[in-house]
Amino acid sequence: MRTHQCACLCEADIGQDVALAGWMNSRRDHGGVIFIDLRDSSGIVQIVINPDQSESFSRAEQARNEFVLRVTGQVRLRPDGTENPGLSTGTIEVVADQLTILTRTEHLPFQIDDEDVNETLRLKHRYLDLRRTRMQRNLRLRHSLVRTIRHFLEARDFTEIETPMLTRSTPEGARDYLVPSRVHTGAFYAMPQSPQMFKQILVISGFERYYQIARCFRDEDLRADRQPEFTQLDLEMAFVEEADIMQLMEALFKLAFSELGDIKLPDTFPVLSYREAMKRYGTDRPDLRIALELVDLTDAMKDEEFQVFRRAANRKDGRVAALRVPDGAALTRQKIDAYTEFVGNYGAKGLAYIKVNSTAAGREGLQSPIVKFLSDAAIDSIIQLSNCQPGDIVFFGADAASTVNASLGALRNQLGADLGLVEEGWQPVWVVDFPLVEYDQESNRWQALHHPFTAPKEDALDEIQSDPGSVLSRAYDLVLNGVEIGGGSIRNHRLDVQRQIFRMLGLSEDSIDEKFGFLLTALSCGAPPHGGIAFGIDRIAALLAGESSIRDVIAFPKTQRAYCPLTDAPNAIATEQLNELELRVKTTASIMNAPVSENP
RNA sequence: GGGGCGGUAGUUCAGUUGGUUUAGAAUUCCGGCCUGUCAAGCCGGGGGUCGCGGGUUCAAGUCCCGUCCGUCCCGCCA
Repeated sequence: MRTHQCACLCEADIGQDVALAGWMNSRRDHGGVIFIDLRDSSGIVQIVINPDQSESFSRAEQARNEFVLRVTGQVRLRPDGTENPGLSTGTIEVVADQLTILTRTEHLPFQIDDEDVNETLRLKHRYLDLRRTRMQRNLRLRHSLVRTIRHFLEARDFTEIETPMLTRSTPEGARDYLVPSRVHTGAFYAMPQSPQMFKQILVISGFERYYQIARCFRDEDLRADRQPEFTQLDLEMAFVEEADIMQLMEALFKLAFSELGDIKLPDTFPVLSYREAMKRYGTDRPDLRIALELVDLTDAMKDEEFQVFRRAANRKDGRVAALRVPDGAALTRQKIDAYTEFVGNYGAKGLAYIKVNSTAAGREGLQSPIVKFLSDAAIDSIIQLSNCQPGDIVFFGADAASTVNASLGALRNQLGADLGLVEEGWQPVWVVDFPLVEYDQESNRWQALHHPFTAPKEDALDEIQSDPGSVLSRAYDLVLNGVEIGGGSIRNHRLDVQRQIFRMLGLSEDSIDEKFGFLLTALSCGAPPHGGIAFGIDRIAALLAGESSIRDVIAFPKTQRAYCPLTDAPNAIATEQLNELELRVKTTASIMNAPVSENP
């Protein structure tokens, strides 16, 4: 079929007879001579067809973009002055002596060199979309990432082991994707949200170093960085502590980013406690490229007369905080209003601000609707603690700490983007010392922050029953440029501790044994101390590719309604299939909620 | 479940306070010319359920209501 790939030809091949095959990227028909850019997976080379090859010439006249062609001819140097420096093969061309059309195209739904095509259309005709340079590059980059990871772990004696895709539904965590069992009528498998329990059992089984590039499934609403099925690097190790895993993963990321993006990550990644991250950035996944930080004013505002601040400062779960933006006084009223609306998305009831004209003149130097409500002492505190300078603006949040953190944390990111305060580069950070559990008002019980197998700090065992909220866990998250790319923990290898935690989470003895009995029994048979971590391959690939959505590093992703425009999944199924499973679809659900498979 | 933005030739878009022609442009497509282009160029032609359904109006791509789809975000995601 072919002797060479298009872009593998170079000046050393001049004079050679070659055979090429590929897609017609573009055609320039001068009447007397036709140029064709022929594309294969290696790239593009220019074909020249002269009228003396009359049959091939007339076929070339018919050819259209994305026709599949085979060309034989000779490689030659391009005539002086006709080189194309924009092409890697721009100094040569192939003079065709025969051109055949292997496949014609019907009307193309879109041009593949069109950068801005409706995404649903791209997904519906993904075979065309994936031909584009950008998508070819993204998927090859993703492949290289996985290859690098495998190499790295193989060299360190990890064993890749597959775990079941049909497993059991667990009560904690995300909504499961369910698969009905035919053999066990009325019972369901669940698709794994992660291989968590299996990997612990593998380590208990004596595979001291396990890993897997694992597909995971969560039936929750989608985001730019969340798909219903996604890929994790999942790993687990016996006889380790936090530092062992963190150091190994730092080595892996330093290698991968240097190999794949020529990016040098810091020798040692900084570490932040959860508490400090929330205090300074309002989030447990701070983007350290943005120099802005929250300043806590809760203590300073406890006795303040200004109700909004005083009430928030004195409530048990309250917080008053400030976000100073250097040179932000130039923000217009209109923009401030837009930011007020923005923080409203996160539950903030308003967005107080002070524009700083001078710091020496006390209240006279400040310009703000709230200054008149503030005492001199409060104004001094604000100036001192925020360290504001003339020309700055200081934003305030005063509410439940969770609201203040969410709104000012999001505002910090938004201002960073809007004002160009995001530094170039790559800033990883470990976040550690998470609370083991948090209280869920809705279900009226404690819930694991990571998952219920996470070990508590060793010195906190006594508080698990007495004061669960104060217990810290042995969990760690890795955050890169504000993206949570992975997380893990040291696990409970002691049966009694694990039982105690289940109990604290409100599970009855019966329910513990029914749902987690197999794991507890395994723990009772000689479980080594162990821990692990999991990384979002899609998110890491998107970061490396410079894409803002993981859909652009997934070959066949779903839309925000979890729909696949290519295959029209999910779809209604035949009554016979339902009968075989002894299932019946509620009439209100059947047709009404089936996805509409019409063109966008 | 909630909020923002969007949906007009195959594609990407424009379309003003509701009314100038038959809803435009570029590109794709079709035909013609053209021997050094590389987004080739020049001439001509075809191509529209203005997402869908109601409503207001003498008149709706434009205003109102509903709905569907896409996207970003909140909730949700142990």
